[in-house]
Amino acid sequence: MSTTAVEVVPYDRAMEETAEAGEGESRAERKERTRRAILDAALALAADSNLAAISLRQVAKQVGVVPTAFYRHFGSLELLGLALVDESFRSLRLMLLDVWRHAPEYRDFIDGSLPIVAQHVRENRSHYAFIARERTAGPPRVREAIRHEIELITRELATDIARSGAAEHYSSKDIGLLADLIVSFVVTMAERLVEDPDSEERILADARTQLRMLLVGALGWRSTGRT
Amino acid sequence: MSTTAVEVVPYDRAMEETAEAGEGESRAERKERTRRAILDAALALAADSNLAAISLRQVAKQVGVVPTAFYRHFGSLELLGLALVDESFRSLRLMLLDVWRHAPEYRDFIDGSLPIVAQHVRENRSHYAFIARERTAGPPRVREAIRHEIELITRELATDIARSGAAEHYSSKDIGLLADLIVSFVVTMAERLVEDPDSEERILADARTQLRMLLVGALGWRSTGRT
DNA sequence: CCTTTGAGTGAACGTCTGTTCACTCAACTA
DNA sequence: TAGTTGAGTGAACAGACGTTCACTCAAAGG
Repeated sequence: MSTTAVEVVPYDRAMEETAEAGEGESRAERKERTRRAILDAALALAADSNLAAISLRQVAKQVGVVPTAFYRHFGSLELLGLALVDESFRSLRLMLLDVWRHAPEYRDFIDGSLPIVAQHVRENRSHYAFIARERTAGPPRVREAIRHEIELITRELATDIARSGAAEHYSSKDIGLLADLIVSFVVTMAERLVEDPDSEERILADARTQLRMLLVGALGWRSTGRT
Repeated sequence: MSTTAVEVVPYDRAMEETAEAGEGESRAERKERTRRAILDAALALAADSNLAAISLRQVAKQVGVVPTAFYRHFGSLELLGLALVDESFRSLRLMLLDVWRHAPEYRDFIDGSLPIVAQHVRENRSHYAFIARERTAGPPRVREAIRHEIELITRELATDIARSGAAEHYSSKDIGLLADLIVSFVVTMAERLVEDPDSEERILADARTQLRMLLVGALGWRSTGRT
């Protein structure tokens, strides 16, 4: 049906014609359904290159809608990209709440958290792939939005580390640097899981060892500054 | 002159008309000069988005040459991208030789190496920006080429660590993981230097602290496996 | 019931895309 | 000096691009 290699759940606009179903959708429901279809189509099309390289018309064709209809939902591909960033991180934050709730201690942090992150990447591969690509190659505003979200997460991890008391002898600045080190490492790990999902087991095992190396060192570290 | 915001040293094809100069260029010299101009133009144009989002015609216009002429030098933008990867890493490897020659010991490794890397990023910003973007968002073959180059560097670092004897109690597998950890970290640092060159000083200071945290831990680490 | 609203339509526009082809004409070679 | 080579030309192509505009026609609402 599609001329590209991308496979997407077709947007069934003729739903109300499916014989049996008597009840239709509300206006708002239909709009939301089209919006979702556009987001999914863009996500799928960008997966073969990136957001800046796809066209509004490709997205519209993938959705099964005329190009003009796109503008009823997004002012531009860039704004669509910002919506995808938002959507991706909303899910990610929920997952992190889970991680931080179940792993207050550091030994647990590694063995308990990494598999949860890996599972979330597995279940949201297209979103993580989107973030990994657009983080460095997206339109400037999209890049900035992603950078900001990651920074927020880093800050949350920092306060969590401070609260846990695992790094009592750290200055607050150094706690921030440690949090940044960990987040950067996990970002790299997520990139690898996205790039090669079949090697999840090995990637995860290696990451666990590396995170232990890192934290064993971090816990032995002593800040030289104050506060 | 150009319709885009990109500013590039114009490719002076009318050089032989500059009055005084009597001696011309050889055929091969002219070809090489055009090739260079194409590489530089692509690097500059891709900086505003990415390789997959620019067109052969934009590159040709930027160079000041007819679109067809492009094919005399590269079969496609993807092959041009591979040439840029090659060029970027050739320079990078020379820099690393310098680093490894001057910093055989770990304390020196941090204080001696990071500034050299930072300087190289500063002097080759466009190449590093290209690598940072195309590493995750480029055409598959370009991504693969970059991944391979980074893996080679990781292996070299691993043998260097092993040779230095700084991690005698490590299994060879764990030395590889440590090298990977360090390389990943430096890649992240380079990304940041590229993204925000004005903050070089802060980025470098933070990275130094983080690398110390990491290595202090790594040196206290003890492998549990064999070999 | 009659009016308003707004998601989706379809044609049209000027511009840009990759690629082909036959060509020129200066540098090289024999 | 005569002949070959090959980097760069310029026209032409069929198609895709973003954006505009006036439009339809069900659902929503008074």
